[in-house]
Amino acid sequence: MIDPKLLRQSAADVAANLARRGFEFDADGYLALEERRKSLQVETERLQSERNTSAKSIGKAKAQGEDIEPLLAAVKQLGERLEASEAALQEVQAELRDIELGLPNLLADDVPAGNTEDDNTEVRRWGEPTDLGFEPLDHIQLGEQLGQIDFDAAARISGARFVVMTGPLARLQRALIQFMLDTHTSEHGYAEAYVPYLVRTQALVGTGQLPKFEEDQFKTIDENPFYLIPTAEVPVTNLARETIFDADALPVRYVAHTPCFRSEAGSHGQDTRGMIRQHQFEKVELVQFVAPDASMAALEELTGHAEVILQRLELPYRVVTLCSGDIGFGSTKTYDIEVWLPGQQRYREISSCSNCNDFQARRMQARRRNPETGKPELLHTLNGSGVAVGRALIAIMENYQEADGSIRIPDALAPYMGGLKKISP
RNA sequence: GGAGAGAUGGCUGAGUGGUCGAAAGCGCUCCCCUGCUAAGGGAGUAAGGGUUAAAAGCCCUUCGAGGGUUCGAAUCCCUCUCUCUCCGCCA
Repeated sequence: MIDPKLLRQSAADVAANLARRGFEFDADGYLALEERRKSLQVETERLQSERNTSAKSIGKAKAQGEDIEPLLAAVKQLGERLEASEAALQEVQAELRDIELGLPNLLADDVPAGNTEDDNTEVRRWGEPTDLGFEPLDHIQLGEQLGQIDFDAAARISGARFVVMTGPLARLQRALIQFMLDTHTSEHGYAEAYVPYLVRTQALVGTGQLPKFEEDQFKTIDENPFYLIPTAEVPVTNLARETIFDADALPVRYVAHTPCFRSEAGSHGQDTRGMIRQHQFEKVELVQFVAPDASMAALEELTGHAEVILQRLELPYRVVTLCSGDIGFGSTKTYDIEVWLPGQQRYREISSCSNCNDFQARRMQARRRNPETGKPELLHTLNGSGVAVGRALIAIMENYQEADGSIRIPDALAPYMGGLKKISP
């Protein structure tokens, strides 16, 4: 959520910033509504004050044994006026809140202009696109040749966009998870977190998936429904919900492995084959809570933490800054890490690292105590994949394939594979 | 699933219709005192919001959440959520 005070005072500036995303913010409409809120709130609070004063004097009079009948008569119609005023105020406030919850985050100044992913700007590359010396297969062919990926079986159980893996390949996914968690906890200062995979509405509102992206979520049928988490970002970031961190407690860093569930509404026809885009996939997620002035530096750091994983796995990648039209709803600045996939002969997203500054923190009242003022203030939240496990698995399969269709195990994963050097049919 | 108890500020915990945003203790901050340490004395110490250019001040809201009764609710009623105890079941 954008600071309502800023919306009031600089609605036009906000509109201009959001326009860079291609988002249209009706500043005049908002300000008109805001004017109504102001007069209604002032009036409502005046009436409340009046009620409180008279209630107190009635109490006092009664205690002294005086006749309270005339006092009661005097406040008789106050209740009705107050009730009407409160109801009107509530309605306007709900309307304002709906608008505010629907506004994406303000963009950082250095976010490049653009409309699609083609306009993202490359920041750096690591490694060279793998030259295998033969015609590479993609992970689908490789997996089926190995007999360790079975999309048909998955379809019989659950339909499209699911996968079944067996044998060493299934173990390789587990090895990746372990490797990533170990690296981030032992080298990058993250605490491992185990969190719920089913969450309440408020948690998703906190991180920004709701109310706007309801159709992307899986949800239980219940009058008080659970949502399946689309990313560990949701439960982990909500660890800061309604808390005030001591000044010296930050930064707080969490890493969590969870499955992620996405309905993929609106992505029909995209990546339908293979396990690039699934309803269920594994991800290791990095989350940080930092002081407001520290978040941009933390974004660089966190992105670097994700990069280390790819470097250790010796997977070629590049880092791009997402342009104004491609960046996510809650982010003020995002780096994507794209890994080279020989089967597709191109870079594909394997991690997305975002600085959400106070956007999520405001939605969930995540604060820290300012050491100078002693007062609570919103902290900043960041998240990034460290990294997407399924896609890392694909990247290893395709980059480490041999001419005979077997797959070498990267050295970094050797300790997790029980001595296995290569996966063969 | 059944029965019962409970949810109050950073923590413990009092408060069962009126001057209670809330006793007391702990913790924390500042000051005084004491040669160090320990002890002692005093003051302060919730959050959110509105008004304001901003601050001060003033006002509103909040005692798990939502609704209700009342001139007035932490306190009474209803619903929900969560926690604890016992029984049952269970990985």
